[in-house]
Amino acid sequence: MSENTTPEPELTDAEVSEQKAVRLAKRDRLNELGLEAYPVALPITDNIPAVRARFGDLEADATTGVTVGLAGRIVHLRNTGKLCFASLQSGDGSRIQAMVSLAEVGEENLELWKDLVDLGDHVFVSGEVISSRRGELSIMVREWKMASKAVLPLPNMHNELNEETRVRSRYLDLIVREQARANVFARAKTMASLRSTFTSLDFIEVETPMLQVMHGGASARPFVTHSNAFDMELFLRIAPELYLKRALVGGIERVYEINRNFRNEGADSTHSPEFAMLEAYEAYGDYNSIADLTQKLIQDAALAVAGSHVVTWADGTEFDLGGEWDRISMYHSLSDAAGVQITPETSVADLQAMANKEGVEVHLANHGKLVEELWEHFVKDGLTRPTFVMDFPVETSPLVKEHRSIPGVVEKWDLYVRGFELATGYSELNDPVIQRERFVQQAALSAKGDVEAMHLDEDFLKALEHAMPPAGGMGMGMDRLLMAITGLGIRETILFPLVK
RNA sequence: GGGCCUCUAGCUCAGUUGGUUAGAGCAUCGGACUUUUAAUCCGAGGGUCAAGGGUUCGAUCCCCUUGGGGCCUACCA
Repeated sequence: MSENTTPEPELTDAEVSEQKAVRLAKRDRLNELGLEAYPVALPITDNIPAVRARFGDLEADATTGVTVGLAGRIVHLRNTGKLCFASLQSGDGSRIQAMVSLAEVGEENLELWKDLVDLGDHVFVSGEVISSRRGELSIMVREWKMASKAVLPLPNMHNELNEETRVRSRYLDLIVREQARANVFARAKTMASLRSTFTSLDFIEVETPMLQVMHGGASARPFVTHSNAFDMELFLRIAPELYLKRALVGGIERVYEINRNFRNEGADSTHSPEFAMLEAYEAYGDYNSIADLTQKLIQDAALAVAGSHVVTWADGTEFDLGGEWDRISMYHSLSDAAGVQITPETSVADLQAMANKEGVEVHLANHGKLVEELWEHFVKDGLTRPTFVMDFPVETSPLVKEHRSIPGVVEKWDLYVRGFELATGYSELNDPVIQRERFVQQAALSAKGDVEAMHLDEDFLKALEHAMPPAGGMGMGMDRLLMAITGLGIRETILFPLVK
């Protein structure tokens, strides 16, 4: 530390809460007595879930003759005169009771336990595995050591933390709320399941740049940063798409990436500025084959997390992700719901009139944006089952191949689950000449003030000019996938969401 | 971005139509207790009522500004 650094202001008693001061004093006392407050190693022989699994069905008031040494965080303390009880919790939420009795540990050790051990501490105990008179699986402690002293108190275990504290201090949330731990495991299981499904189908996982010279692959506002080494503006990626397509050109024919995207846009219950995204591309596939793949990925993940295609959401509703999912046409479903025939030939004026009548506002309206907004207005909320909405207008989809038989439409689907867009899939555009035209059209939108329009990416076009195989491609929000399987809000699916 | 609501003890929350000393449960401190399960019983301490400014004899309460959070709304996954 340098001489002219402003010294840390010393905390006076008034600035440390009473509870923290008391615990700091206990920490000091442990060290003074030569009982380390933060020992480097402990003679651990077992863990709580393993002991529970082995002795969980012990009768009340039984002994085993088996001695174990294990550690856990104290989540309840019941000190009586000569026999103290503590509930130790392990990382998976399982608990075991420790009993500290005068007869077993002696007067001095019992007093030290009562004086120095607080709720929230990690402690090590060793002793015989027994069952209390009430039948609680317990360790009759012969020896105990502090494993790590908590100098701040645990929040009380009997009220839920408010949402702000949960998100800001997720570690506390994880300690006191079973569901918070379950969410972490659900996410990990989902990720493992996706990778396992991909591996079984010979897909290769790659990592592509997050810092990009030119952002592309989606319509969104980027975060901008600066490289000192190159003295240039760089963008945090909004999508990996254009790099994964370069991989396709290079012959990596079944490729996927699971990683973070960054979009400088609104944050709410279904949007976070950084979010995990899966993108997958399959050479010689199309939007139908990639829809099959998407359905399988999600159904496998549901099976891994919930043990069934029927998942139960946080609010108790059951939702069936099983079976073959509906595939409906955007134009047909819109026409049916609106009671008017709407086709790729319907004029902007007619669509605009309908939007005005319905009170649907469309920014920088063109045929495609109007159709999509009207579709959301008329059809979206009526979808109760997982549904692929197929065949989008060409204007809003600059990276998609034109439909094989319907003019004015592209081979794109959006997958709707639980009222939100969970994934999107394409028959990928691989004609470099048409791709260049689409970029030029986007550039024109950009010039008109559409901040989300894509930019012309010469380097990507050059890759396409070397011929990308025909391919189906798909993108899916990982946080949303968790939301679809668990029914949680996005801030619950992300372990540490961005907070100000 | 716009609108509405909110911030009180370590945690979760009451409350004050503006008036002496701001409350509860858990937690903490002292005492009792060898089978507790949010242990129980007796006693005690703990607050810049988000921050700053204003109105007032007097503000935690009313007004303004700033900050944090939530809900609705618009845009994006």
